[in-house]
Amino acid sequence: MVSMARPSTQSGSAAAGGAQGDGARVPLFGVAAGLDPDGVERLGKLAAERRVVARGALLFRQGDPLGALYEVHAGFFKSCVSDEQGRSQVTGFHLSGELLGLDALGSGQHGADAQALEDSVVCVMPFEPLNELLRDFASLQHEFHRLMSREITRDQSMMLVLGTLNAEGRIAAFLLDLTQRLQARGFSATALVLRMTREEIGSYLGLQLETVSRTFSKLQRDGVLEIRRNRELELRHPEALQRLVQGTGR
Amino acid sequence: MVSMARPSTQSGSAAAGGAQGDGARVPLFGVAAGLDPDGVERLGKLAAERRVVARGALLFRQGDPLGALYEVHAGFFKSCVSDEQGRSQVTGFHLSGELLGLDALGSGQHGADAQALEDSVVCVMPFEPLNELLRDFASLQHEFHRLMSREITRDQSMMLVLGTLNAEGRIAAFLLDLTQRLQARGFSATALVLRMTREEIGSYLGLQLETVSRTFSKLQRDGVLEIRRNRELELRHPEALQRLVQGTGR
DNA sequence: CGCGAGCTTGATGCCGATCAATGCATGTGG
DNA sequence: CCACATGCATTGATCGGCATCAAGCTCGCG
Repeated sequence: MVSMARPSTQSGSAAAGGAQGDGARVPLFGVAAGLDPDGVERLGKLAAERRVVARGALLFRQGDPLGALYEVHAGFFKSCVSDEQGRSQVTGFHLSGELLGLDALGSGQHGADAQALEDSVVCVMPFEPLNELLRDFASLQHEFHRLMSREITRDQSMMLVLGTLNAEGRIAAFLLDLTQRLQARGFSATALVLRMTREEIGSYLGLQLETVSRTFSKLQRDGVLEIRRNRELELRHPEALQRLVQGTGR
Repeated sequence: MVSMARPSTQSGSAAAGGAQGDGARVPLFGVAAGLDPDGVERLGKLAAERRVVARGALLFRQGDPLGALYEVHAGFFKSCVSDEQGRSQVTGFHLSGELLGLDALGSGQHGADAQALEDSVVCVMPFEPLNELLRDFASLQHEFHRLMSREITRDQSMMLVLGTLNAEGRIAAFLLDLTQRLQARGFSATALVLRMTREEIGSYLGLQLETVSRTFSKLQRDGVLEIRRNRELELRHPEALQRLVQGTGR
């Protein structure tokens, strides 16, 4: 039997209990594409460990040695890089089902902090056994490469956003990206709850928090957006947002 | 014996002849880390094909199906994504020794145009045989993952540049990045020849070409930089550039 | 219920986009 | 070898969007 119906908010359940015993739910990579029974079992074993991360706590820190990759099992994370004098920037938001830690493969240490923005659970995949598994199963290797590659294209489209769009366009692109990813996980395409502050959004988009706030207000005035209690958004006209992304030449 | 001494300009030789017969020079991934003789041979065979790309010509186009990965063997490339209405942005510059095409692994098609900015030669690595080789040799697999991961961290630090630095800081970061990469390949750390226009630099950095030009002029006035014949740069005070990257809070 | 973090809104100034000329190199044909 | 054409770069003037500074305001939480 498949798990319970999706809750109508995207927070999901933060409880870890039970999931582990469910042999059919292999969390790795979303799909365990065409694996033989032995492979499925090894994959299940590899990804068996869960870790609970409380709101505000760090899953790993910039500079930590790479020990494992993580899949967000429930909850919400941000990644954040900081330089020596304490300035820092949010480099990404990660919702449930997504992978964390890929950036560490190169140097062997994590390039960013990963902080939980709500109480979360991750699935821990120790690095070395994972590597062996990839070598033994071509389909997994493919899937893994696909995931890394997607991370690259995602970052590049973010560079494009930062390089070419004005404030409105950036906010629009941000909202569309977030809702698309939520929709891919079975949530509403038009309603969402922001788990991050205006400041974190601004940091991510290269804007000041005041500009984020003003832009939200303007979109609401224009009837494109509805905001309730600061964090609950409803997209009234996603096409209008799309037009902002397309149409703004900076 | 190691190959000839490096030429003093970073253009290198664009001639393909001869390299192929040289069994000791395995171009893949820079290093062929700890491979047994059989592996070295297969690697050499895989990467045997060369392709010449004339200045201005495209190695591949956005949307082309992924057939191979490429290593820049000599020359200089830019990657460039464009949307439907013809707006486009430069997403990267690639100099000799670097890999091209990693972004295509995810979707199976290239996400950007790759255009030669000078007459160039690439080494072609057909995708499927490469995959098999990665599976058979753990050290190659590691190296490959390291390369993809580095691409991710590179893009993320670019996001940081675009998100937090003003024009001067962006130009400084751009110049330092370029010279570092050139230095890693044996060229001078302080002298370089730009192979791209001000407009392409601007596109890459999210600036207008006029701003790029003004910033170059200012850096020259400040004695940080010397410019000869538009494209030949000399960094007089790299530390000053470093300070611009560190010190500019936007 | 009251405190404080986070959000909104206003006023002001600066950086960089934009528009517009002019200058300088490279290459081409006479 | 010079004259011109053409693309690229520089420099100036102006203007607007967003950062910055500065109050209030709201909501969630203890």
